[in-house]
Amino acid sequence: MPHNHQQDLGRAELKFDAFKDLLHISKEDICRRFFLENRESIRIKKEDVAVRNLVKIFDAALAISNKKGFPTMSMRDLSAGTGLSMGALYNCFSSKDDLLDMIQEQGRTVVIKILTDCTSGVDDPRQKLRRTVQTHLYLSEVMQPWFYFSYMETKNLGKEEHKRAIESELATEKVFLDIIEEGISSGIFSPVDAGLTAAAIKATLQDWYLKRWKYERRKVTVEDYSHFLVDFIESYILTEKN
Amino acid sequence: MPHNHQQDLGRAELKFDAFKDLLHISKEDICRRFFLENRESIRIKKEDVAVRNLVKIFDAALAISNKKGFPTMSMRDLSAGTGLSMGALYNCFSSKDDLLDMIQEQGRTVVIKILTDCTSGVDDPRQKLRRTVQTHLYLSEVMQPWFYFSYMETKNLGKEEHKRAIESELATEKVFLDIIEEGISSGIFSPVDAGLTAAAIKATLQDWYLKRWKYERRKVTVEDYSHFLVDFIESYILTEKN
DNA sequence: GTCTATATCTGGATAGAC
DNA sequence: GTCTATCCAGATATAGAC
Repeated sequence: MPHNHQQDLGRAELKFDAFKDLLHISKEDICRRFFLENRESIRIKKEDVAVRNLVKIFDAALAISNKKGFPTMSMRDLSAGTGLSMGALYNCFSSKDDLLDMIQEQGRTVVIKILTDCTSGVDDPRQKLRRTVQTHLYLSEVMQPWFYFSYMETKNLGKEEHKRAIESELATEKVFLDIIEEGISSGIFSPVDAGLTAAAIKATLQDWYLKRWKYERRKVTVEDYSHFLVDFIESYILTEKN
Repeated sequence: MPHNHQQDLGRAELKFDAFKDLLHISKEDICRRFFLENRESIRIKKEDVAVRNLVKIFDAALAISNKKGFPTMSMRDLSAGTGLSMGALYNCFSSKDDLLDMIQEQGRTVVIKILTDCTSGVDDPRQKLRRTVQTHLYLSEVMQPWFYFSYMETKNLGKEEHKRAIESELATEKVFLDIIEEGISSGIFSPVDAGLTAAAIKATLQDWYLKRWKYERRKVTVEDYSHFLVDFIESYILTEKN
């Protein structure tokens, strides 16, 4: 029986370790759900086989692409990385471009769901903001390869998928925008430019998964960064403006 | 007689239009200087010809790469984009990878010079910070294609150039780090985590040239963004911490 | 379902005429 | 210095045996 992780995440206390464990085991679940929803474009019929291969493929594709870039990754690279032959690979997707779309799709659905669910039951805008920042950071920590990939490979997408990627970017930004506007109109936040503020928040969140080497080298943990960011943002939106 | 733009920029009032005009005319100068310093790796001997071609090549390479990515840009694309034949192209560089390095090199030298020169004669850390933020934004506005390119194509560089790119990234971050630390130790800034703060500043600066479509669509000007950013940052470092 | 072998194509780089 | 024509390495995708 499939377990609803999103709800747990919503209620969880947002310690990173708990968050991490919860999501990590569900990697196969994600692929399973993906398989069930995309049966038509996958030649393999046995669920277990398909899921096993998909997990390998997504993992390897992200790892290799994030080092060399998706266009530079050859199917032979992927074959070596997964341990699957070319033929086996092409049973899971119909073309390299198709694979690209699959990767995008697969992550996007997870992200927006978790990000909107995480504030269910929270009313205070300040709490909402904190929790959303934290959840975004934790999520991008767990799914770092996907976040990085998604950011860097947008330009390689086809027209249709490219549009979707942009919409997705704006959608997560809008989550912050809404919280900020709510906070302003209820008088809890100062009357800042909500659009620019949301953009700035997004930019700093992105830095966490894009420049991970930097933070790793400096031994900054997600929790460190999370606390810092909340302070940084709150200093601005809680300070009275003239 | 070559004109020293850096000094002018140092003294200028930092209105964007003035900044822009000053730098725009010097695009050829940059290529000329580049040619003179890299004569050995360029087969063309006549200065004028070389400069004319280099300008075309850099412009087209950046434009095409920023749309499709450098690895996806074929030399035939570049040939079409510049109006030069394959043979003519290969007279200006010895390989596609060489071209990549040339582009990196060309921009890097400009950036670090301008960024360090812009605060000459300024003592107050707060002023310094403002001016550096502003200069960085203006510069990345004028050289947006290069900044974008440099960010997105880092992973395609060879080992040596990759190292340089990272050093360069850290170098500009260090400019902010130094200012912040100076401000803290002189008691003007609050005792914030200077490293994380510098990183956050960098992240928001990068957003300006990486997500330009977003700000363009919302009709945010560089000056708008600059003012917002300075406010945002100062709220944090000027607020007393407990 | 998975493998190997291969058809087909594309892209970087060069040779040699002008 | 620049052009065209061409070579060849390496990539995607498939066919057909197991």
